[in-house]
Amino acid sequence: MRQLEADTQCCGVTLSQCHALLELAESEMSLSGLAAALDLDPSTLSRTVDGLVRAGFVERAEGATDRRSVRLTLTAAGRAKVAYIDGVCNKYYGELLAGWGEKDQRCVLRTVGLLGERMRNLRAAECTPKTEGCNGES
Amino acid sequence: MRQLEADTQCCGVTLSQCHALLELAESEMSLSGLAAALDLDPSTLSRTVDGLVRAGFVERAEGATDRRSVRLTLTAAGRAKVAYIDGVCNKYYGELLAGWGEKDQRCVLRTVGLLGERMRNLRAAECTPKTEGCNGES
DNA sequence: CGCATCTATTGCATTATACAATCATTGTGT
DNA sequence: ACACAATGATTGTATAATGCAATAGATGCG
Repeated sequence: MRQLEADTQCCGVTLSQCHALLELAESEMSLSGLAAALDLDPSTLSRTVDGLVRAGFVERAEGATDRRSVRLTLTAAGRAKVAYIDGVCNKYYGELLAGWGEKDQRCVLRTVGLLGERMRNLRAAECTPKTEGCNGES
Repeated sequence: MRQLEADTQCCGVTLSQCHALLELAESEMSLSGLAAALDLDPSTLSRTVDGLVRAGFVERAEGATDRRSVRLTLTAAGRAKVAYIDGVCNKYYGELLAGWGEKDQRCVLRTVGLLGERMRNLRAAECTPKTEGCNGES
């Protein structure tokens, strides 16, 4: 984790904050929407957002229709930060794939896509039974 | 993370404890050895091990030659737990790969191997310059 | 023998996280 | 329209993971 810290905290945001930023870059959301997107408890996200607001990357705006909800928007600094993070990540992915044959690269990309989809499916399938418990204890 | 929790904590160990158990299953180690293997601070590991000892999965024994070091060993319960975790993981990996053509499976396995190696290399390369800083701030 | 070094632990601080309680708002039913 | 249920956000509280600093005990070298 020390490396990840160097990669993320050195950019001024923690990894969790980074996830939230990247998600917000896709589209504005309410706090609970963001929580759902990241599969986190709203309370957790509320505090994560606190940090992003303090850092000047995100603003809390009043929901247009529903005054209970908070509309989270990226500031200019937030958008710049996202662009920077994207750049760092793309650079890293590039280095990861550099120097391999085109066939291997295709293999990797295909694998990542397939695995991602399958994992999401398995996860969705196994989450439905609320608390079926895996009590195969020793 | 809730799913991971369900997979790990439901087995009676946290994810971090799980990592330590799996590493110890490979070979007995001193605390600092384990810390190095997991790339964690010894103090962090000391506390993680506290939990495992409390749970009865690990024992702290006096180092044979050097009385400063602690020899960490799995108890019978610890070995059983590792076997159980291995089973759960293998089952999951099996489900992940199930239903794909043999060619795709080979592609996945190959990718995982290649990516793992490359990531280790990149990490090793980038860690050497102690604090060269990535100050591409916005 | 004495001091530098190493191992482990403990103290302290921070982050991530969930659940429960609370507050304000919205929606519903009679 | 008013009371009550439902919803969205926040705050309180607790736990886990983590690192750095300080400390205590043990080794080893000169």
